[in-house]
Amino acid sequence: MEKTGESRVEHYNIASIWLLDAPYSIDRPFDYFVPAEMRGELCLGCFVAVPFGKGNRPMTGVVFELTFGEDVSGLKSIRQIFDTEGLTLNEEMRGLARFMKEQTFCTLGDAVRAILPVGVFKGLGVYYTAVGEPEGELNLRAKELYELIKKAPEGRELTLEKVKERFGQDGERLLESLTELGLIEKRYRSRDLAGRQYRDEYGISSKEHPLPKGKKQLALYEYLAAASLPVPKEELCERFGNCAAPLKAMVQKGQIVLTKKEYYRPVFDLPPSPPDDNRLSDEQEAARARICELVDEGKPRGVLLYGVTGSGKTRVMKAVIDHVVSRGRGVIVLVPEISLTPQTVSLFTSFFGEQVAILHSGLSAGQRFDQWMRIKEGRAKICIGTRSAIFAPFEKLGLVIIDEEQEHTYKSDMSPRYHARDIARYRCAGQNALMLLSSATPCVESYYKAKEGIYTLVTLKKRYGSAALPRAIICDMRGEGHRNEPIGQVLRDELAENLRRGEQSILFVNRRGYNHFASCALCGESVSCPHCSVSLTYHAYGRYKPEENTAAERAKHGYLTCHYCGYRQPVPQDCPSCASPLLQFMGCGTQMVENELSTLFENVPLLRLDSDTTATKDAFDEKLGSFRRGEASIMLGTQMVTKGHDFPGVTLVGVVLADSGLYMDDYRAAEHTFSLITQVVGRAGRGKSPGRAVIQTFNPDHQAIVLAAKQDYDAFYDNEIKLRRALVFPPFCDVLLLNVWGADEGEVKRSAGALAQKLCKYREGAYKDLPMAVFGPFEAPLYRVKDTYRMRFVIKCRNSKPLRALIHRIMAEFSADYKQKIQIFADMNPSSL
DNA sequence: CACGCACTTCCG
DNA sequence: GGAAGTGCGTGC
Repeated sequence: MEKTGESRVEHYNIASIWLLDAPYSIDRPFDYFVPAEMRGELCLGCFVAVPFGKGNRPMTGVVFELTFGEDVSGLKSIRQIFDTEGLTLNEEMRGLARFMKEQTFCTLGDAVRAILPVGVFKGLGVYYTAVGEPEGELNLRAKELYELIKKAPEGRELTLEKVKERFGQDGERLLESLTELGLIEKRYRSRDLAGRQYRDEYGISSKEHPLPKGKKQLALYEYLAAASLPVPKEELCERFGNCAAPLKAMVQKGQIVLTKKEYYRPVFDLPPSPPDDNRLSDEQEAARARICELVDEGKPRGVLLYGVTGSGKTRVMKAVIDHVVSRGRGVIVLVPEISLTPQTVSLFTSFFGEQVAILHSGLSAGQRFDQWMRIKEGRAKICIGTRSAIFAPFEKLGLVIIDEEQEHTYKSDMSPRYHARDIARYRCAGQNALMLLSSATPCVESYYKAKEGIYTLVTLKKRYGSAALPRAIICDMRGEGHRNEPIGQVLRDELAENLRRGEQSILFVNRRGYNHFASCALCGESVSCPHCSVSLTYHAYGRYKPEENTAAERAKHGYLTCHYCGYRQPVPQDCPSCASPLLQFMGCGTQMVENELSTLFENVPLLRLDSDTTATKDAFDEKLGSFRRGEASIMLGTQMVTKGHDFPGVTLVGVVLADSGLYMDDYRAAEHTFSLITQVVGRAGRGKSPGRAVIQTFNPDHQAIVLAAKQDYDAFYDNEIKLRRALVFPPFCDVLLLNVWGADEGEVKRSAGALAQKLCKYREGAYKDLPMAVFGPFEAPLYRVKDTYRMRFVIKCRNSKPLRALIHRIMAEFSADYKQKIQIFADMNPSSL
């Protein structure tokens, strides 16, 4: 239990407590009386069970303030303090939770759950235990429940949730009557906490002792005597077979000593990469020196490290990390996705070894807890991970690096809807740390801030070594005639050329499946999902190349599926809308490209990377490894192939269709397309041979595509920022999405209408002077998903305190009015519209 | 005039 | 989110 100075309050009897499961409408602190016997143990940031509401339902809360009050009448008492093995919210975390609630319109409980590692709260709750024997007869249901509670083994007692699950509505009533009869009792505690694990280790006793006599004992004893450090039990068992008995005997006689060593569930799965040459070029050294200088100033700062692909940003980062760690401060390194952590980790472990910790959502609750504790206790100095690693509990944080800072994965699209960059800013401000954003294609907002002097801009202009930028060819697909042939003449020739030379190629396809959709040639309708407002995607069972593009042919070899809800159905023979037999299959995905390639180049080894072929992380690593070893000539796949991976053998990169992102109704469509293509093109020619890139498009004159081909970020930025200024989009305003959703379509529409009126009312009244433009309510771009309907408002505004106050108020009132029938959420500057 | 049901209120 | 409180309509 944390007992630091800050959490000790000398004289108190009242605790101000936030409930973890409060709905938005009552998400505020409540005061509770602290019973005298708890006052030594209770501390700020610890978790408690409290009675709440008219029925005194037990709820979990977290202590935010301890005060003294003369009059405590009318206050309920805290029931119990949860033992969370020292996992409490320290002052920084409490501030951060408040900040997140204020900024992202989440409940405080949502924020707390994001800040602490998963699994901690899994077990916080109420359970029941049998304390008496029934004297009279119980009714059938009550008896059944009582027996269940009595039978439950220790540590797996019945929880309220489980009782409700089994006994439905009257579960609670039954519990109550059993409690009144004195047969059962309610208890509070944290069960199943993903806590510490320990491992047995043995060593020779330092006290004087006789030598063991038995043969096996002696062998073990000698082995232990030869080792300089205590030896784990597992190692002894591996060497000597089952040796529990002799070990126990020797411990009893005082010949050897058993110690419990804290054990971290292992995470590292790639070996450290071979140490490479850490020398920096003049340009890199200048960047390193500049950034280290800012670190040493010890003020909160933002730096944008902007460098073309292949300019060696990682080397600069490594040098800066070294500098920060040598000053005894912690470093967080964020990467855009889990699949990129192993290689980043192996890169850093070769340099920083045991000081590296990992945090991402792919870890088990136990692993996550261990890594978290290593950081908290100061054993790890560097934490690498995805978005959620921004909460790594360093007491002294010195540096946060956000690699590929423009990636949308840094913005959470579930509550709490935070952006890692904003959390980084908050933490850096509080700890006088440096935030280092790194990218070859920074997001327009960040580059703007750098140009305005809010961030310090550090630029790397040269590609490291002599590697030249790839030569990029834009292919106009409008001339290619056959729409259903995904690979045009130029790309085909270049691929053939690469195969002839024995060099590797990567193809980027932005959709999985075979055909994107099936539509009717007569009525134009496409076959859509019965639960969502999207068209179904055709997936083929195996490799096949259709002779004809007919429904009968397709039905034999595949099925239709929804990429949003997973619904599957066979291919219909006729159009579901007009019954004409003219269904056509359009749009190309990874499966189709794979088939096309295997037809074009027979017996050429291919690797396909998409979420269908690489469901597990192992499959992904395995495929990347195999490609790196040169076991395949062509790798094709979705976004997965575009990120970070450095393949020296790749000299050709193809973008099968560059346009698909361009028509989205989103002010960042061009920016995303530019960034994606630039990254893919940058994959080519990182080794000795020069690279080529082929970009197929129906929009060969689009600025995003032309400039990405030239890898000219600055020109793209200049264009884009002019547009944003003229049309008033970020960074010249903020965009707030206000969404309502629920299962009852009519009710969703009505509530959206009521919300519109409420917005109007407030804007004419209390919030008159707020600059904002409200658009909506509209049906959301995905109006129906998994049988829920969503309406939305898009609000252009300035993200200011009064604006947030308005939104908080609207959300609180809305959630009180509609309860769980209709949900509402607000998203400030969402990653996509 | 009692009871049922929708709607409101408030939770410390 | 949920329990208790309010008020009104209905039924005898």
